[in-house]
Amino acid sequence: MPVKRERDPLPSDGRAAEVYLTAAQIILEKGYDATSVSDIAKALGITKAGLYHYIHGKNELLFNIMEYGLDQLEREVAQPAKQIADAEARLRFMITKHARIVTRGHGAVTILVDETRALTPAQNRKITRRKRAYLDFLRATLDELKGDGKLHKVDLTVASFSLLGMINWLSRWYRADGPLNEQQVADQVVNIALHGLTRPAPRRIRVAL
Amino acid sequence: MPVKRERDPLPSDGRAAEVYLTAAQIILEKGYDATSVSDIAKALGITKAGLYHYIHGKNELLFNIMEYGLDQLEREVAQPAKQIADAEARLRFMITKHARIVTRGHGAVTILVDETRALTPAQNRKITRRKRAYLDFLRATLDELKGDGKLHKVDLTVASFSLLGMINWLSRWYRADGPLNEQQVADQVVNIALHGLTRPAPRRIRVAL
DNA sequence: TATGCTACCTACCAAACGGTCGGTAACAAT
DNA sequence: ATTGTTACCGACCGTTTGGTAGGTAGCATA
Repeated sequence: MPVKRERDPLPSDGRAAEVYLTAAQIILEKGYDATSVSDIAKALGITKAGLYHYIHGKNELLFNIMEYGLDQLEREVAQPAKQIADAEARLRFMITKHARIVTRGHGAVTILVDETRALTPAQNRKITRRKRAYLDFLRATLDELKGDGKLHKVDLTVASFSLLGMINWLSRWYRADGPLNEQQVADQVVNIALHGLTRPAPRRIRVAL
Repeated sequence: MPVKRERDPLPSDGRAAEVYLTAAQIILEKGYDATSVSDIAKALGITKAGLYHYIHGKNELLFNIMEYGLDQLEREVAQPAKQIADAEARLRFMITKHARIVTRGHGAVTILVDETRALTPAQNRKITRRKRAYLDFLRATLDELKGDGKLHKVDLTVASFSLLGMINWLSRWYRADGPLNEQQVADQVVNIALHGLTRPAPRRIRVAL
């Protein structure tokens, strides 16, 4: 008797993994609604009925890809970040790592932010809850910085979402064959996020003699 | 004999305007692919065939809405900005104004950034060209600031897109019934963009006596 | 009264969609 | 030799889709 599982984790190898990876790539390119189940099947060289051997519905396929994206975010960004004691260093790490996942372009994380509307309400709740947890962690780091007096007077909500906006937007424009590599772009984003675009006017130091 | 026109500008009043406005709102909520022509017709209280009296196809409807979004951006942001001589003031104006159009949430500008995949190649080229012109103008302003020595050492491409990312992302999270009004959010974004999140460590001024 | 235009409607169509059914070839274990 | 499982396939189904053909009621102009 099979154990009832919360959800099927995406298999990391074998044919099933190939199915999910291919699906993620096509959905990333064409969008969820514009991608038919047959499109995915065709890309795999099988028929639609054959594909249904691996998936339990188009919706669940999307949901699983999104869960995988969140897994990735937690595994590669949030969890390692929790080991970093210094808040500023932690923030730098998170931005860099998150940005690189986006520019790496394997799809799951981008689909995660782009296609929320296609989920059922129940699926949406789960995904939203996990996304909020990630956001809260980011915000907590900013709050810690604030406590250290290292932050400008900024609203934490606006700050958190602005960070995510910069990072997530990378998927819309960054191309790996452009002039900057992933690390360079990530570094630039860190700089802009932390120090902004303009530099303060040089302080005029007047010393009364 | 009717004059052959480049494109039909969106009418600003009358029933036709109502049609386009309603369509934009629904597409904004549900996404282009998930919105059927009947959905739009239903919202207008007419049948699909009746709606086709006003539009010439689902694609052209989307295209027209996007053109309207670009018109809006040029009319309310780019053109007034060109009257501002000081580059820093111009940048502030552009960010503020653009952000407020997004938070105002009437749809066209957001659809513009969200649904590019649904266009035909020919439509896509036109829209992309106009978007690039806007981007180039933004970048030119940054370049001017750079010449004045008012900019950190940042890559202009990354900087421009990071700005757009922060601004466009607003549509994903900003709610008018939240704690901050549109102007406050716009100001916050300006601050983060120009000065960043962290403030420089206080300079220790040592004066040799 | 006739003509023409606007603003729709009912009824329909071919295509595409997500999904299912009953099969089958290949291989492994008993 | 039988049984079970995996990995598919061809054919089909009901529904929805974007889009069209042809009509009509109401109003304006001549």
